[in-house]
Amino acid sequence: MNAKILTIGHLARETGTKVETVRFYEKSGLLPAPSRTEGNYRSYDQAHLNRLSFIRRARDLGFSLDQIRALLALSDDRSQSCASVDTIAKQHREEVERKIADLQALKAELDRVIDDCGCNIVADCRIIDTLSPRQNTPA
Amino acid sequence: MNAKILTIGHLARETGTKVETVRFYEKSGLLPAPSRTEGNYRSYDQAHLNRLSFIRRARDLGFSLDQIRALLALSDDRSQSCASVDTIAKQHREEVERKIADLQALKAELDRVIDDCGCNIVADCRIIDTLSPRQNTPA
DNA sequence: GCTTGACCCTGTAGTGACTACAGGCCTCAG
DNA sequence: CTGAGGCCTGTAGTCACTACAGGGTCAAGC
Repeated sequence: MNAKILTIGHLARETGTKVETVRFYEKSGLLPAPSRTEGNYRSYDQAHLNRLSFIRRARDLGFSLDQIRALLALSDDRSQSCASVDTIAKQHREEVERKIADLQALKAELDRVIDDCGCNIVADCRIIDTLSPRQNTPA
Repeated sequence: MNAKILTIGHLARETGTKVETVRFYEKSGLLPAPSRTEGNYRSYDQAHLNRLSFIRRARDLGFSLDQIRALLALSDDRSQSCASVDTIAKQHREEVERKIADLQALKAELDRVIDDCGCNIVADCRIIDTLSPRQNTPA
């Protein structure tokens, strides 16, 4: 039961992907085009399932499709140095760290703004005030 | 010096926006269309600068353009109840909190994956292994 | 055998928030 | 008066999908 054949719908369900997204990955060159049945249906095997799982996990970890393309190329040539993989992952971690810092600053700002706002009408609203410059009478 | 007239380039520079983005905001109905000079140049005033600053700050705080549209409508009618403003801000804070949690989990995962990888070739690479399912021989 | 409904096919267009470009006009310093 | 830089419009590209239109295929039930 290794050569089990999968339709696009099965593949999608097993990997938590939408059918359209699977086709999109194929068109984007991330997933190799599978063979077709007589009725022109895509017919996938275990290797496709593995590769799609890889893509989905990497996406869950926030890698871009370009980064995944690179990771896939590297993982296809298993004799290559691992340094490039490490570089991609570390770059990505830095991005994630930056985003976390930004969002924490943002949350602090929102906390401040929301706590301050004990008002009833917009004229007194700290949230609007915080976002506004000196005064706020546009046009 | 209140009625100082600004070109789109000045407006953009003062708010850290690209010229194209200013025009995009106008097309999207966020920034009112300014009057024009004889040569058909957009001619902005302080009110436009204020409104654009508002938009940019709200964007920096991660509000979507739709949310900003709502905030602007509210801030234009300063007699309205502040509750709607508060609701938008609180909704947004929840989203931010969710994003931070997600990213922290993601970073933990990346930390784990990257620390494990003390290898030399891709065949032994933990990063690739983590992303791969059982085996990884696509097509 | 025929119908029904779920599934599959292709191709195109839409999302959000810009960004980039092509092809041309305006302005102003030198 | 010329050239550079800024402005104009309109369209198309980005990312990672998602949605749809308009059709073909397949398996089950009657």
